Amino acid sequence: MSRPPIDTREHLIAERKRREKLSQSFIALSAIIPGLKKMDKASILSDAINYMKQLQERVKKLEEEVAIRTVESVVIVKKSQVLAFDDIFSLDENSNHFEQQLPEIEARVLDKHVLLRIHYEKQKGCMTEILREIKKLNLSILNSSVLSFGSSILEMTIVAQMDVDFCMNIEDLVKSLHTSCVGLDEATPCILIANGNGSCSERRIGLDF
Amino acid sequence: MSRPPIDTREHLIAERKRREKLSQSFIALSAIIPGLKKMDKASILSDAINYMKQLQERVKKLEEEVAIRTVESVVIVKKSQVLAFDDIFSLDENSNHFEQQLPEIEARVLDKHVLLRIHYEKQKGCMTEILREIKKLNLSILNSSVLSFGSSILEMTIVAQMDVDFCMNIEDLVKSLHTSCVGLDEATPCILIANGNGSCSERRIGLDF
DNA sequence: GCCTACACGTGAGGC
DNA sequence: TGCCTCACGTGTAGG
Repeated sequence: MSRPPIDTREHLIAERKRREKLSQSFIALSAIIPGLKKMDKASILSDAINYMKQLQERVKKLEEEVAIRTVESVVIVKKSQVLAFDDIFSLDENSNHFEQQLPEIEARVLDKHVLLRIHYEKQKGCMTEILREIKKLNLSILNSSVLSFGSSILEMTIVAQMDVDFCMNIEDLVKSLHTSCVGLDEATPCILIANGNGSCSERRIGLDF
Repeated sequence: MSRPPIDTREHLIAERKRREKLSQSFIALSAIIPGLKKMDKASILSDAINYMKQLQERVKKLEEEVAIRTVESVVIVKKSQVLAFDDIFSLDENSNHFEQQLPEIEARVLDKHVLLRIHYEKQKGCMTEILREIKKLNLSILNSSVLSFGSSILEMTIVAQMDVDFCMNIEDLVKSLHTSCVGLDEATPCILIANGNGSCSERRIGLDF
């Protein structure tokens, strides 16, 4: 009480600065809160609290989500990497559960065209068989290619046109081709996979997936 | 000026309450900020601002992460069965959400060889870009084919050999190629699928998958 | 002693 | 007008 006047004035100024700083902070805080209506200090604070809690929960959930998906995706990757080893195995030994896995056949349709992709083990007469089957199905081959992959696998790609009397659905098409490739083996299960491009596609999946 | 004394007193009390409320809010806010050292109002506010910004960025990053992984992960089999219907649909109508979904890239590894299959929309310079990218990745092309499917789609198949200094994993390989194809678009997620034949394979999935 | 941060009561302005 | 919010200057307690 009863301070020297000089002291009082400096105090006054200091307090002014402090208040100014606080006000600025309030403004800054309000600026990063979305959907803030009332700008009074009480609202800013309580909204900040609510929003911050929301953010915290969201982060928590997202982190869990990511953790889950990370595991999922790692699992997928791992499995195939594990398979890589398995692979070496089946190559080192005379591949036993190998033929079982192939062929892999994929078919897509676009207007009157069919794109066939056949991933199969090299085998005498297999290609002839496939081509004969395609012809039998009323498909005219427009273009084709066969690439060798590794020592025993062929990747065959065919673009064909459906003739007017072609009336098969994709699934049956794939099945037919499959039996042509497999020959004596029992029909191997296929699943339809998404191409995402408006066409359909069928893919055989190994059981150890 | 010169208010009735009753009014003044009520004002006084109201102001007290208001201050009390604000103080409580400050405390509540400070309570949910982790690692808060100084408890003065200025610090609470500025730390709240910083922390909130951090949270916002974290949420953003996590959301992106989740978005990617969502598409990346799983659900292959189930959804594809649903797609069988969807599929018929897109055959009846002229498939519209079409270009968005491409390219689709698949890579398989067998020993030192890579089988690449790129299903993409015809686009000027795209092929050059892909080949350049492949070369850049230390892959030597052994064999390749490009088939036209429909009016605007190309099916490119490449068998390449990994050079000695090739050290990329499949995922990154696919991603690299993808960005080459997509160009300006953001990277589109891929997933690794099981081939069951000892190789690994990565497949892009459409968003409506 | 100085510095910092706060709460207080009060006057003013907005709806 | 009443009610609410704010900024102000001041007193003061703790470091």
